[in-house]
Amino acid sequence: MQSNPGSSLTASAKSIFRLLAEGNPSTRPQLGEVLNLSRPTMSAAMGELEQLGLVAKIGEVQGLIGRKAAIYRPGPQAGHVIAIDAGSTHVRLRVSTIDRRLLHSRVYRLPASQLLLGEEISRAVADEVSATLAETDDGWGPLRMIGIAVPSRVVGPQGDQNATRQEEIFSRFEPPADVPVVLENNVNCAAVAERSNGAAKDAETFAYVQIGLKIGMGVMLGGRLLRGRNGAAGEIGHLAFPMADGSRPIPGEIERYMGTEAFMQRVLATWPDSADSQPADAADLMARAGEGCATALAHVTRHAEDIGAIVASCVSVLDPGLVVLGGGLGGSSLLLPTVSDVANRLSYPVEVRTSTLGQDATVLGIEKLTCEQTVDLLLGERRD
Amino acid sequence: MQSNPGSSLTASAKSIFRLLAEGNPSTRPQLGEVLNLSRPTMSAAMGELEQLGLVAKIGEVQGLIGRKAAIYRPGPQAGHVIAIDAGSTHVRLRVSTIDRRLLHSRVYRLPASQLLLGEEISRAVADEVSATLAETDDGWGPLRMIGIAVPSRVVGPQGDQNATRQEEIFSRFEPPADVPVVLENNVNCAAVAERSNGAAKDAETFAYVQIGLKIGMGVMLGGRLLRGRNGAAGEIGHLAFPMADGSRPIPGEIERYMGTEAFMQRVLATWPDSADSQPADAADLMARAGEGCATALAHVTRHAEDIGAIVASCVSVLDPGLVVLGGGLGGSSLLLPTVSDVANRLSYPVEVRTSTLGQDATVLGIEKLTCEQTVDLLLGERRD
DNA sequence: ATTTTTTTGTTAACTTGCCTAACATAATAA
DNA sequence: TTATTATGTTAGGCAAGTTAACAAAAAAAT
Repeated sequence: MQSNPGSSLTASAKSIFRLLAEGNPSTRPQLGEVLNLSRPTMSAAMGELEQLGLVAKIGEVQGLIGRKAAIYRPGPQAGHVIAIDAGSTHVRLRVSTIDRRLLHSRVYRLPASQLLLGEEISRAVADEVSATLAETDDGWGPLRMIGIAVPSRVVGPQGDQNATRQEEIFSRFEPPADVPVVLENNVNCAAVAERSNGAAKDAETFAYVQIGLKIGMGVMLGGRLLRGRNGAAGEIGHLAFPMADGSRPIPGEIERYMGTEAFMQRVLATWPDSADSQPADAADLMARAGEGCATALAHVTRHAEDIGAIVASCVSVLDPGLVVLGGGLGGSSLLLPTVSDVANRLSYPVEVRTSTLGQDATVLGIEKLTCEQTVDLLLGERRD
Repeated sequence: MQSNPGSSLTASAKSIFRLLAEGNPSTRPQLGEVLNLSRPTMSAAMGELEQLGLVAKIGEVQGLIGRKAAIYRPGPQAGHVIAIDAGSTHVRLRVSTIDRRLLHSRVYRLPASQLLLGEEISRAVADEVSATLAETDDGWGPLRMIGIAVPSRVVGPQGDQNATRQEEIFSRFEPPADVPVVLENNVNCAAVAERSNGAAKDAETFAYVQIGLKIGMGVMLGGRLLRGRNGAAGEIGHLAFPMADGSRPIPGEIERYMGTEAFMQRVLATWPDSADSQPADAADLMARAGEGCATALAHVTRHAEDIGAIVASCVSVLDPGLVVLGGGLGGSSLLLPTVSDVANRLSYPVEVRTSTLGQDATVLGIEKLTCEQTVDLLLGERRD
């Protein structure tokens, strides 16, 4: 099977397929209206697409009056993709059609939390993919692509290959022959998901800032991810810090300082003996702050100020207009007002929102990216 | 005169015009080769363009053998533009064709240095434009556009209009009726010039960091300026600073701290009595450092470390792969090694270069942008 | 129940914008 | 003077869209 059956389609057929791949089944008149195509052109284009099995008629709809209109969506030959969030604690996998109808999903909890991308994660991915392939249904059509979200920088051919662990994903996992694999950084994936399913649905341009064990940022500009020469765009764990008159920055120090571990150390170091027992972890601290514990709230607010300062630095460089906060700590709505106030006071007008997605954010993001890549591949219009 | 005489051209004619507008007169075979157009198509397209006066034959060239080839460049109806750098000390003006042949230029030194964009600058612009219009030659063709580089944020219709002074440019200057005016921030213009005439000639993506009285950055991503929602992208004068455990950032503090004035205050505060007399200004300090004065060099190096830290923060967000240093202080090659070392140590691989352009950078940049806009307008393909 | 109106889809004929093939033109090389 | 080669034009064809007219299928009006 050639991997781009639609590479010889007319431009109008390609644009129709692209629109249907976005996920909304549509009638011919709707498609023609949106794409400014005449009815004869629609006729010819749908003929091409149906011939190849790239679209299929799934029903008819009756308007107030007049003839019924046929409804289409991507057909069986459009195939399916496997999207995998190869995370440090779980491997999440989704199988879906290119218009993002879920066909199958599975979650595997790693026996031990992995600090770095390595063989443990690779083996888990291999196992989950095997299990998925065993359950593949003929009705899904061909497997077009596998997308994997990894907790490391992902660099293209022109970047600095040395300091990334991206190839570790293949140490125990060998993808099926002839199935292209795309890798993407997990924070970038979460940003994509915020745009397609979450808090940034209406935004073409925004930054997604993740605060948890580590810190990171995904940058979306005009609907496209900013990756950078070395896949390091948004690696705000390397913002210069400390940065003040008389001090010199230390590489990666802000990631350590802002990370959950160092934050909780600071909290515990000044936790009053007289008050309640010390909080067990960051989640406990957030819970107590939410319940009105003044000491906890003060610490959370102080942390929110620091996050606000980081957001301000990002806004000063990018001016995205919108920042979405996510991650273990960042996702809490307790932080939002302070982060917003500090960021707006220090830099330029920016709306700050809290992520609305749960732990599926990353896998949804890589799914979206993989579907987009697959459409490009099918149409012979590779763009990255 | 309608403002887009080429809006009904064929796609091939438009692409030919775009290529000629880049500045290199070319023969038909050259154009056809680059654009993959057949000779009959070239014939038809050149016919369209010559009819409208958008291109003109300027000669013929003889190869080793065979018939002569005709050479073309944009014609009289392509017209000309006025580009103005409305700076704080000088107003620089260039009149050029859209393929950037210089037709006229003038420089006006303001009676007093202006800290902010205001009536003084506006009046100077008005005067210089008047003088230019008086000298306009018929052979220049129609005036298509006026571009002005201003020392303020420039926001589009959807941004925050309040905190910018961009409209001040029109307080005393009324542009001729029917001539569109484009505004652009002066640092962004310098970045554009680095790409078209300077140190970033080979780069699609880079950041231009200006260090002088103030600090600022222009960001070029994939050949396009990053402007941001409020025109504040690259406003690194609002990076969070000071930023350290136990301190809280102050808005705009890093611009004050890094600016020439505060820098020289720090230098003078610790200048040893025993040594040479105190340096008169920043230029004097740089000169002494260049001549081997250890005290001066130590101060310059310390400042370079601070610049390196700022560059590192920008690299952490953008990962541009290339940073060009410019501005009163940044333009010195003394800074380069330290800035590069610090930035690479703190963040990700980045090449650092020093600007190769002098004081004309900004006016060259706005000229380039204005020519691009004019081509878009002429072809009816407005894109910003 | 039949006719009218409205929407959807197809067929026919035309237009645009490119192409290739063949020919005409203008130069150097033999 | 003839051969060769690069440039430019003419003739004819094709792909991908268009508009205009017609056919089909539904509800609405008579």
